[in-house]
Amino acid sequence: MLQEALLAWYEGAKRPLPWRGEKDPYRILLSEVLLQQTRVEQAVPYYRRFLERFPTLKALREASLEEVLRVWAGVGYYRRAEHLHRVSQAAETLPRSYEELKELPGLGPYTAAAVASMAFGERVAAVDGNVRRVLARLFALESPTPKALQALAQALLPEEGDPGVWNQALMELGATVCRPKRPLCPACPLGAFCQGQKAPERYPKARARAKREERLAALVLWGRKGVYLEPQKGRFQGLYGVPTFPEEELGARARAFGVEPSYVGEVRHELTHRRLFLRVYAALWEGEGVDPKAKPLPKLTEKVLRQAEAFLAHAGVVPFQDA
DNA sequence: AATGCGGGGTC
DNA sequence: GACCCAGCATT
Repeated sequence: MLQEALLAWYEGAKRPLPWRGEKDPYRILLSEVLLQQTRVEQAVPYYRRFLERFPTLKALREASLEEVLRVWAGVGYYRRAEHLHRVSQAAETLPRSYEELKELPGLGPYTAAAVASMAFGERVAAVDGNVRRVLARLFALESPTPKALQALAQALLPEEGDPGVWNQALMELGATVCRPKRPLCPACPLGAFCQGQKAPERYPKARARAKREERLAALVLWGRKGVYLEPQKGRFQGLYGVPTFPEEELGARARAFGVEPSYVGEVRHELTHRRLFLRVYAALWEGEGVDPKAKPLPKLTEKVLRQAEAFLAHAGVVPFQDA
């Protein structure tokens, strides 16, 4: 039986993770949101830090969004933090059913199913990228639709036993054995059932994606107590950063701040669908500014600030941190 | 169905 | 470089 083979394998092969066997719905929710498009190894330290600072839904509710983002800073997809914060403020406790969970901000079909099955024992299949790949190979499907995958996964879900454990077992198989590249088919507990084993890398077919270039300028205003930071809109929403804009606007921006900036270098930064290319300018500034360490910053802004700081140090300017 | 949204590991 | 990760919201 396929189900028994997978579960037996899982018991012996599962990686020890901080949220294994967790029953607290809040902690399960946090782990699942952190794991959205994020590798397990990358999520673990943030999971620990987050719980240290916000151990309960109540603690999260009583915090400001900015405090939450300060802990989230660095892991990416910052709307997840905002959604989580909104969830904490929406109700005293989390709803217990898949259908209700799916209505919460930041919870889609996968996360709602994961929480419903792991925290509340609901028999609903959680289909993430791992499960998608496992099922595509198991049934030799090149382009399965989300609907078809959900139906397949639901049909496979055992009628007895812990549905949360089952969902995790399927994902664990995808993460460690049925990997995107070089799957370990000889070690797979489902080998006897798999129709895609002859050419596993054909399933599912990869989707093409474009990566566009974006050229911008960044202006670092170096004040007495820190730098000028503004809340970011759109990209990096909720975090802070130095002003960035198309390079043609540099003159106008500099005039508006009453400074004459120097070019201090360039910064490249890659996002999933964008290649950012920033020319960085810096100037000493009459304003006070704020200490960047006190604000949640995207990695891009950290790079820009390092570039400016290196230039200014070379020019003999004492960084405000040491003032 | 397609696109935007981070950051990082891997080959 | 390209790919992709325990996805979601928006259009």
